[in-house]
Amino acid sequence: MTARLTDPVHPGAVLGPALGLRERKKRRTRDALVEAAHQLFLVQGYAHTTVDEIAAAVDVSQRTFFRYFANKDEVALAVLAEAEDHFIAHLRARPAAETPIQALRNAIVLTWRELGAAPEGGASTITTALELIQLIETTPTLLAAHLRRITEQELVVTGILAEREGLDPAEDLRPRVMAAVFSGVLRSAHLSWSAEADTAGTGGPESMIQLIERHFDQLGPALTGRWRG
Amino acid sequence: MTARLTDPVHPGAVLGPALGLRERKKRRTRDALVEAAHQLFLVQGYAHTTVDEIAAAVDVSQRTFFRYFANKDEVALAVLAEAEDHFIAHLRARPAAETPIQALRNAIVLTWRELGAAPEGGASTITTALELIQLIETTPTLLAAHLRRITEQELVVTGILAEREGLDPAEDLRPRVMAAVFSGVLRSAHLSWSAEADTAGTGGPESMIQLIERHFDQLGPALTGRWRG
DNA sequence: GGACAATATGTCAGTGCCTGACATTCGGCA
DNA sequence: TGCCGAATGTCAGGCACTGACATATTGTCC
Repeated sequence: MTARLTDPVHPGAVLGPALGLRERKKRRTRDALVEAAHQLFLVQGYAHTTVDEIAAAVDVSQRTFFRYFANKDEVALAVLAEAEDHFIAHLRARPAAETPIQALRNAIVLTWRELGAAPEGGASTITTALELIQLIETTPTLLAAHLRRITEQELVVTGILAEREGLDPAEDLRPRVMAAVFSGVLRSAHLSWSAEADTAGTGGPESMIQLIERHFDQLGPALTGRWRG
Repeated sequence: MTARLTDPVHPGAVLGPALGLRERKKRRTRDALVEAAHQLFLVQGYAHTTVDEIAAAVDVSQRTFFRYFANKDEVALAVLAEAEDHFIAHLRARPAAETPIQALRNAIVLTWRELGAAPEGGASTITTALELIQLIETTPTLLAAHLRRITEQELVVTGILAEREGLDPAEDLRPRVMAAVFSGVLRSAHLSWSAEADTAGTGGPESMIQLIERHFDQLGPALTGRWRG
């Protein structure tokens, strides 16, 4: 993350001949750690995988692992962290004509579609992301870490919404509330997907998108008056 | 805001002459651990307080501490856990005539009022609870653990809402969505209160209730169309 | 190509959270 | 009083994580 003056300023992934050997090597070991950790977690479970194992799989010392990731959680959530960055970028790019809730909804759907169509590494990103969500929902420690990340993203989203609408988030509560509601709905969809994928197959990205949209559609009805009759 | 003073007596907590010496002793050490931990956390911070210190303050072994609490988080969140139980009880007691969102709102307000008027131990519960929220919001580890607890409560709330309205939560998404939205709004209020209490004084229970209600009031406006103009 | 500076990595020692196993003490009850 | 079971203490150990210091590798300037 330490950007040097000679580095090209790229926000996202730089597939770079511009990068020096040192930077490329770092990226490779980092990716290898994420990949190895992901595999081990899926096979053995998160709790039964030690950091030493992950480090050994990539042939680095434990100390090096902790120079790349602050803790065991971080390496597990690394893939989702990237997706979150993409979501933020999509949200910022939404036209001002959309209402806040439309912008959020479109941004998240776009993010998932993008994941489904990105054959970056050997394994498609979408598979990794979906497996990861499943892992998170079934691992208390990971779930806790993930939820904390989400609240950090909420602050970012609040800021973006406030800026879009020209509001001061300290005065007007709507951006905060909207961000919180959005997170809640999204995670509810994740939970549904996770439970569903538990019985049937994974279902792919489209089923996730469908689920998200169904949950969004229930937002109005859920808040409006009585439910029965 | 229908103030029902028909408060049900403690659901599980029997303050009892009926309890034997053994049970009373256990409760006392448990309470002492919670109290000692709370004080130490407030003075030294959560991270800089070891379990050994907490155990030593109550004059028990570290091993005994871990027989009362699964981990360091749990002792910190113990006070809030009780409050959550009260909230669930209040929610279950809400009349069927109320809409789901009204029931949730009334239940949480009642819970806070109850906290404000409960002089159980030496220190009032409300002070402890508010200090705790402040501590949680400023301690990443605690925040993560707290958020995980909240998601567990969401499942309970989902069940209660579904039962109230005679719905199957597997088919109708509204209970889930409503529970998620409620959690989001509530935590948003907590965050606001925490930031606010950082600058000014604590403000007491009424300020928290006010904040919660203001956030609820913004729920409709936030979801409805455009915000400006 | 060689020397130097910067940076990445390895090694080591140590702390703190948490757990299982086993011994010891204490409360409940005949 | 004496027994049984529950609570507690003690001990050993694993694992996550960190600071300090030594070593190796890379970029750069000559």
